[in-house]
Amino acid sequence: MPDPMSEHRKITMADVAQLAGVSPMTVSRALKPGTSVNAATREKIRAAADQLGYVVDLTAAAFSSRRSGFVAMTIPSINNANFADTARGLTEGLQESGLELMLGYTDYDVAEEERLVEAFLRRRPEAIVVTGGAHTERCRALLRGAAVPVVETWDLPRFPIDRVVGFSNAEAGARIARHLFDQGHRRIGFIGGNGARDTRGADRQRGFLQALAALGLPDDRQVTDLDPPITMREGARALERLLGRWPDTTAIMCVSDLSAFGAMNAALRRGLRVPQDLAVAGFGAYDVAEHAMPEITTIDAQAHRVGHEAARVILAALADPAARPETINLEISLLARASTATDQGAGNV
Amino acid sequence: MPDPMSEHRKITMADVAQLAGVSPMTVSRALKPGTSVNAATREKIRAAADQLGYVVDLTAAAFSSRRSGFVAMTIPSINNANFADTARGLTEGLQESGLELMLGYTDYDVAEEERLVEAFLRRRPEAIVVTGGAHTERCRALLRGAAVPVVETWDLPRFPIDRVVGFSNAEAGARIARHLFDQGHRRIGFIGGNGARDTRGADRQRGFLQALAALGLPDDRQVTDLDPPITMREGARALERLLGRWPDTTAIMCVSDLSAFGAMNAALRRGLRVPQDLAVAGFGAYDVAEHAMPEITTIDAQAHRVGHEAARVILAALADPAARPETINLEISLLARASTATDQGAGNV
DNA sequence: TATCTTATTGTTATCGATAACACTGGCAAG
DNA sequence: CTTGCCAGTGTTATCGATAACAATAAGATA
Repeated sequence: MPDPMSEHRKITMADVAQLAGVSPMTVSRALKPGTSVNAATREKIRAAADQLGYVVDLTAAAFSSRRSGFVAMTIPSINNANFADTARGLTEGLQESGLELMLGYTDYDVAEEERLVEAFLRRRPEAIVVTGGAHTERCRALLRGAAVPVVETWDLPRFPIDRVVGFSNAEAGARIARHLFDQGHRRIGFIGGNGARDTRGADRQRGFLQALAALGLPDDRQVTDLDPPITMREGARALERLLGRWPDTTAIMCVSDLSAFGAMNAALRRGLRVPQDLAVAGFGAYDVAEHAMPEITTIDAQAHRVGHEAARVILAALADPAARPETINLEISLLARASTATDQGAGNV
Repeated sequence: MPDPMSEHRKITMADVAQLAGVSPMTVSRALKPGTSVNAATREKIRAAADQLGYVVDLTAAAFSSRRSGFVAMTIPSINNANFADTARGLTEGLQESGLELMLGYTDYDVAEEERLVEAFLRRRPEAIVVTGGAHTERCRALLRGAAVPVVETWDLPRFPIDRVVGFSNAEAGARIARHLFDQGHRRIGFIGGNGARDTRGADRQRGFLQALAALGLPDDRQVTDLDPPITMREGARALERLLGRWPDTTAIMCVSDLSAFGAMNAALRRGLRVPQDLAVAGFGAYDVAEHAMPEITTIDAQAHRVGHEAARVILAALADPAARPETINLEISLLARASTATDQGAGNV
């Protein structure tokens, strides 16, 4: 046994217990909220812990209690306001319970997602949140076998793994298509990404094009071979290609507000007026869409609320593991703005 | 001992060992790269693990080996492209070493940072990365006492805790001030946030105003009582206030590109021309600055490289804990663009 | 051939906290 | 006065993997 007075030995609960004159078990209880310990004893233990600079070793606690105390979440891109909002909502929703959030990003790559999910599972999270409903077969198996609540978000998978908190991306696309139609447009294009990587974007595209077809409009005006994430730059380039091929296009939807912003500014630089010569719509209700000039029409998918609901679903699942898995279908809303307005007021030139 | 064939018992290394006909220790080695195990044995063990659906329990491994295998990082805001880039750079830099990144955000609040750092330390990270050099006293003590490498980033603290990877925010501000001066501006304003919360922004402001004073210009045109994070909306509102108070201002710097974008569009909506009536500069080299119309002059602080260097510094520190702590001072660069150009070409209206 | 390496595998003793259960004394109810 | 309950605390066993060391076999070297 090492010398208890040795300077280079890690401080453990036993040290605190000895100093406070109680058993290690009492220290364990005293440092955890919601346990029955005499107030005076608890204070004495707190003081002893502070004096020694003791910090609980959750590594040992997690091992011993078989509760890791965290929830894992994978998102496609760390640099995306929508997913960031969802992560924030999830963190907030978990706050009360003491669960922490561990975040990882997949770069819109299901293989990377599989790698990440496996790495997470090794750490025994108490629940796991993934983005979307498209995964590798092995990833699905891993999630199924994990024996913890799984929440798929931002989507409504046809065959959910477990819990779902999402909305219909297809409906989002369709909503924009009908809006552009209502504004009088008949030659409408779409800018988006490689559907194999961003299946949610592909769903919006599908919904959009099906709605166009249902309205009797051509649905072939697409530039959708870009690699996610579709940034402003991709949006700008795609617009050039789209107008090069179909110069008489009068309106476009972009897979997200970021690409919509890039496309809109590319159009403006070409000397086109928005919305008079070209109407532009996006998705996601990003800040940039609200502050752009003109303001960009978009769909609000309540990213923050997705996170909040996911937290609620997780806590419910942990409270009653036998409960039937919930599927939460959130409402989306169209934010019609100047970039697709027909009767232009003054102010935007 | 529970029935080894029981369905509801967790699968452990011992189960895999038994199935493969080896000792648990050999299983442990076989599932870890870079260990000496016979190729055939390793394959046999892999197969056994797959058959049982076994996933290593890092919770136990971390406890046993006293190596948690992850690096903790706190950033002020999850929804910020700059910090996201740094996090990405760090992840990439750590990839080879097998270390994972655990991310938390402080919401620009040192008290929250303290809480977060303490929560991280409980999990025994192998290194910890924080943003900036301003912390609560207790937070500094916690970091000092953690006995792991600490990297402060995005700043050059006067009294570093340990390692540093940053740049001079004051120099960034000064660089913009001199640029605006060179473009002929003499009545120059600043839009920023509450310095107590965003000390890096405050440093940029300080450098900016000191440079103005050094150039013999007035340095009182400021709107800096906003609460971080300073979004596009705050930028727009601040511009109204700034122009309300000092209507003859001809140029402004904003604490970040996001607020610069908001301010610029607010100016455009007022009917001002940018840059002819008002020049606008930001900070951070965000996408939106590059794609805005006109493009916004900014400072590139190499956010991604900050993360990369931090990873390098951490790996060096772990390889040789006795080494003298490094301080990496990264170069920043001015990206002069249309929003502050004096002789306007065609194209931007 | 004898000795020395080296690669591979096994054995034993932990790591630090907590679950589960046992125990104590004080107080309320009968 | 006795019983039962409960808050508060202690005791014991254990979670699953790995470090450290030991042992073995196969091949290399003198």
